[in-house]
Amino acid sequence: MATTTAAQKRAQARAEYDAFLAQCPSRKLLDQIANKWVILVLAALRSDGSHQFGADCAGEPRSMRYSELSRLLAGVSQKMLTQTLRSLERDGLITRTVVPTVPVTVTYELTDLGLSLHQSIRGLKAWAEMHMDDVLANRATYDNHVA
Amino acid sequence: MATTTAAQKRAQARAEYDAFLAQCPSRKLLDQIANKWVILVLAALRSDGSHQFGADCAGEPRSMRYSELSRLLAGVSQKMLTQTLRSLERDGLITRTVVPTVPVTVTYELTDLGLSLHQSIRGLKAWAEMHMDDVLANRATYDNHVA
DNA sequence: GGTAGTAGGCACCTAGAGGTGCGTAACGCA
DNA sequence: TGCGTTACGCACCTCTAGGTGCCTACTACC
Repeated sequence: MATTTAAQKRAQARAEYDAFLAQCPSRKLLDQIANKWVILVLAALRSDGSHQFGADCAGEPRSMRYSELSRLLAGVSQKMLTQTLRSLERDGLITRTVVPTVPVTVTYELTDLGLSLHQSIRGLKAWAEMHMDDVLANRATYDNHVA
Repeated sequence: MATTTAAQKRAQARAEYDAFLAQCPSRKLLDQIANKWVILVLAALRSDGSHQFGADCAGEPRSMRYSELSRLLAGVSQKMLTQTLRSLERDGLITRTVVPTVPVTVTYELTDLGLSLHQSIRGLKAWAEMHMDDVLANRATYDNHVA
């Protein structure tokens, strides 16, 4: 049939939209920071070593060793830490430095780019700390109303 | 043995850290906006109907119908659109209004809370548009160097 | 000699996000 | 009479992010 059905047109539009999304810079960034550990690593590298995710404001950028990060982000598996660090290094957000001591020592450090990203993310963090209580309250009343 | 091994201590720390993460407001927010369609819906409800994800700056908040959203976000499945809208409604970020016309009409609209969140997110978007080229360049040279 | 640390690589496995497809009930349109 | 629309619900299926466990060499401590 020469007449394109509505369904066909929709499929077409969907394909185009997916392609658009795939090369959208905002989407790419989002995919990256949505990874469970990227933000934690960023925050850790910027922190003073405190365990609090929320306490990353005071310290200045700091270089950290692999094992140090592993202890600080106590929940991370070795695999995921390595993977996350590699990914961040690839994107130029952190630098990796190998020091050939007796047991090799590797330190990671935020680049300026990584630092600026972290600044932007802190905007979101601020929103979360200000409004998340409201959100949770809404969620509770909604659930109550339904149940 | 009464002596807790290092491995046990690590497991303990991991459990605590996971518990901490689970109730961290920033993390909760992140989990929400990491969902593939939430930000798109937010942007759509704020936009003037343009197809460009990046062109959501001009318009003012606007109410939209289910089918309208479905067409605008051409890639979304009906299931995911419904799910996303429910989730946003639950969190008080959008409102759902049912108009009992002949085929029921449902409109969605941003709340002030949703609007403020979108503002914060636009900070990230700005970063992406400014720096994503650098990131991609870094990525390319990194891949080149390795391969 | 047994246990711990340093910085990972490799392979397997699971849980959950997200996609596909089908059905609804009432109506319009050709 | 048969397809299209409106706004979903439900069941099944896939794909992959992330977790777990086991391996490396070399060293240091007890």
